[in-house]
Order: sequence, then C-alpha cells, then structure tokens
Amino acid sequence: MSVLNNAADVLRCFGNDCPDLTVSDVVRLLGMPKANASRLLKAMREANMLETIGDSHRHRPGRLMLDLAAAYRRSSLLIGRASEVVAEASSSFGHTGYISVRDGKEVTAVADFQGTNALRVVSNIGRRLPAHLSATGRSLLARLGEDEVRALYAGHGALADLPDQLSKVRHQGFAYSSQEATPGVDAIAIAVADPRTDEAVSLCIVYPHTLVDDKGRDEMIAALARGAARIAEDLGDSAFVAPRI
Amino acid sequence: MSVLNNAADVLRCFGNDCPDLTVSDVVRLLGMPKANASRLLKAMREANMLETIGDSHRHRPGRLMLDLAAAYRRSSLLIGRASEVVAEASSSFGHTGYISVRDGKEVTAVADFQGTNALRVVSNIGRRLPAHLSATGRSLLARLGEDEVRALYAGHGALADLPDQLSKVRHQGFAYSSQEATPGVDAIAIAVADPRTDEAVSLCIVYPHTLVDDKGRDEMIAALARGAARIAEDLGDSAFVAPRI
DNA sequence: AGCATTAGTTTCATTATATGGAACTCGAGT
DNA sequence: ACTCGAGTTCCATATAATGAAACTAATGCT
Repeated sequence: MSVLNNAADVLRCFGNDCPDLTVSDVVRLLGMPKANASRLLKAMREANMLETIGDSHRHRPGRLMLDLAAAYRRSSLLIGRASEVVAEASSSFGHTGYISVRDGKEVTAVADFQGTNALRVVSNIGRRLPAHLSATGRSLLARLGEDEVRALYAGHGALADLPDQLSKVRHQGFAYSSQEATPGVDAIAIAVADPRTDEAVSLCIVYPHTLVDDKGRDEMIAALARGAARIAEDLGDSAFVAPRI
Repeated sequence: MSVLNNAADVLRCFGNDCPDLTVSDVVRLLGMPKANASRLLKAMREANMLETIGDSHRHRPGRLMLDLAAAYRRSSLLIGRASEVVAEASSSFGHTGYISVRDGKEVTAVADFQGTNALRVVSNIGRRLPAHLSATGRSLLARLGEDEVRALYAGHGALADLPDQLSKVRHQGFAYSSQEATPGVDAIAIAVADPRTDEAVSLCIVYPHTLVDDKGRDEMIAALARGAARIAEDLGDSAFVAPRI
C-alpha cells in the first residue's frame, strides 16, 4: 500500500513550520517524480484529506482531518479524565494547561486549555517537543524503567544527566522545568497512566516565570497531584507516585 | 487510488459516535471484504494514520492525525485572527467560544476556547452541526446569496423560514439562537471572510441561557463585532456588515 | 474440558492501479 | 513572442490491491 505511505509522508510534511504544500514542495521534500506528486495530491484532495487554499495551488489538511483529533480524545477515558483536571487547574490558576502523550523521543499535546491571565503562555498544540528537554516529556519518560530509557536513547549523545533527572522525577512524583524550552516560561508536569490500555499522559501547567513564586508553584503541583492521584486510583495505575512537595 | 479512498472512508467512520474501530466494524460499516479491511487497517497503522488502543484490536486515529488540525489552523491567517478575538471575548466574559467553518450544509468547529465560569457550555470541537439549525451556521449561510442558499438546500423540505432567518441575520450583522441546538444554551455568532482565500469563519460565543440577560448579550455581540470589524477591514472583507444592536 | 462461534490474518492467482519518463498546458515575467 | 517554472496528462510497464477460501486466535456455551 505504497500510496498510503506516500499520503502519510505528505501529511507528515505539515509538521511545525510548514502550514501549506504545493506539488513542487512535495517533489522537493519527498523526492518523488512530479507526475506522481501531482496525482497524489489530487487523489488526496478528492478524498478530503487535503484541500486547496482559496483557488491557489497550495494545499492544507482537509476537513476530514479536523475531526480526527477530537475522535482521538474521545477514544480515551484517560485523556478525558486528565482534561477535566487540567481544565479545572488552568481556569483556577489562570495559566495555560496541556495534556500530552509521548511518541518515542517526542511529546505532542493532545489537548490544551488557554490560561486567562493577561500574561500567559500561548498554547501551541500540535507542536512536537523533544521528550528529554521538557518537563512534560520527562514526566512521561520517568515512567519507563532505566533500561528502557537507555535503550530509547542509545547512541544519543549529551544525555549524561537524563537518568539523574528522571530519578529525581520518580522520587518527587512530578517534573519541573524553569525557562528550559522557552525563555521566561516554567512548567510543571505529572504523568498518569491507564494500565488497561497502556497509555500514559502528562498533565502539565505552563506559566510565566516572573508571575509565580515557589509557594504558588507548590499550590499548582498540589492541585494537579490531587487530580492525578484520583485518576490513578480510579484506573488502577499502581506505578503512580503521589507527588511530595 | 482506491486505497486512499478506502482509507479516507475509514477515517470518516470516526465522526461523532464512534471513537474506535475494529476490523469487523469496518467490514460492517463499509461493506468491504474482511481480508481487505484487515490489510487496510494494518497498512494505516504502519503509516501512523491509525493506532491500536492498548494491545486490543480497536483502532483510533494515529498520532500523525493529531498535528493536522493544528496545521489547518496555522495555514489560515483568518482563523488566527478570529481566534484572538474569540479567545479574548471568551476569557473576558467567561463563556465558551468557537471558531467554525462551513462545509456544505454542515458546520465544524476548528478551534475552541473553554469558558471559565462555573456554569459553562462544554466545548464539543469536531462535532458537525447542521448549518441551518445553529447560529454559527446561519451566520455563515447569510454570507451566501439567496439563490446560492436555495441551490444548496434544493430538495430539502421544512426550510420555509430559512430565507427569512438569513435576511434577518444579514440585516442585523449577527446570528442569534436561544435554546436551539441544546436546551438551556444560547449562542451568538458573527461571520467574517478573507477575500483572498475565499474562506469564511464564524466567531461564536455560547452561554447558559439563564446566566445572561439582553444587556449582557448585547455587550458580547459588541465585543465580537469590534473584533470582527477589525478583521474585515484588515483583510478587505467588503461584504462584512457591521452588527447593529 | 470440549466444541462451536466469531474475529482477524494469511495465501494465492487475478485484476486493477500506481509508477516515471516525456510530452503537453498554462501563466508570469522579460 | 519567448522562456521559465509549475502543474497536469499520456502511455507502457511494473507493482500493488483485490476477494475467495483456508487458516489461526480468541471467546462463549453446555
């Protein structure tokens, strides 16, 4: 089913810094003969996987794709439960919150809740982050065994301190980052899993560094922790470590 | 490229009341030989268009799909501008807001902003609504000419009052519904378009009927109207009618 | 436990479909 | 009018999808 793989490759091009695609973009990015690219985009258009922007030759994901992220969320009890917790925390503290999942060495947000404070971190759902460089990613990596992490990051240099970071996360029960992925932005994250489906999500709050002191941070950790603990208990996540602040 | 169409058909199954799919679901829903369905799901899995839930045979949309809704939003200046306006209105009034697009006779939300009030309308992004039965849909239909609407709804009974509703929307510059799609829920919506790309979006606020009186409603309309008017001016949407309250 | 039933995968010959090179069309710029 | 870039269409060939049936795995039933 090589058409499917080609179609998937086209869809993958939309990640991050590429909001639209033309036939020649596809030729250049995927190294495919242009006859092929032209027919492929046409077929994807007809299948509603893509649509053209106005009457130009630029393509973006089609309407069909819009509903799928919602279906993903609906498919998971865990994501639903986690969303309730983060939505509540986000609106009571006024900061932006996320639910994220890990995919190999990357994390992606599957749901976001905009903060309400005047100064807030703008939500960037759909952007992939390196797992080891974000609090949310480390909260998820910490759920793996040490050997699994080693296997995952085999041949990946400059990760000398990851094991230590993760064991700290395992001990504390939460992950924290200060101005790591983005200057001026701090984040706290707690992971919880559903043993029946083997999926793990991270509950995460991001906030402007200058706006929150240690006490405020600990209050948010406590709020996320309460919610996460309830989810862990209800779903039977025995690996969950109640955060200690 | 019939594989592509089959794959798209599978993805379409996820709409609304079907959060996951098995091989036999696909056989039943699409009437396809099961050998075929089995291979198709396998190929879609390998292309990251689907993933299995845990180690069961149930499938949901894959990670690849999660980013596409975000790419869609990034591809459109109009959606970005509209999001700013609705996010602002949503957080200042505390009610839930949407950005929606029309697709034939249906409307879909492409972005949502959860309200912060204790009593708020829960956001249901990704659900398709009949355009003629919602404020957001009528705000978009009102941008069409009368003959276009007639053509769109040709052979569609029980729509005697749609033209009148739309001309009211055109005159007022906004659409309003009270407990129409959902009991206890009111909505206001204003549409704006980008003439360069021919796309139109609806800015919409939904709120509990009991919580807002006429004055409160008019304030929200005014807030949306100011934002929409700015967008219309910046993008050159000459068909935009400034709402009169 | 043993048997029946349902769900999913694999096999294989046949058919339909994708492929890529080249020719062709359309627009924009000079 | 000419050229360049971008996109589409044509055609013979190679490749991949199809459906029936056989096979395997899981689940329910007595």
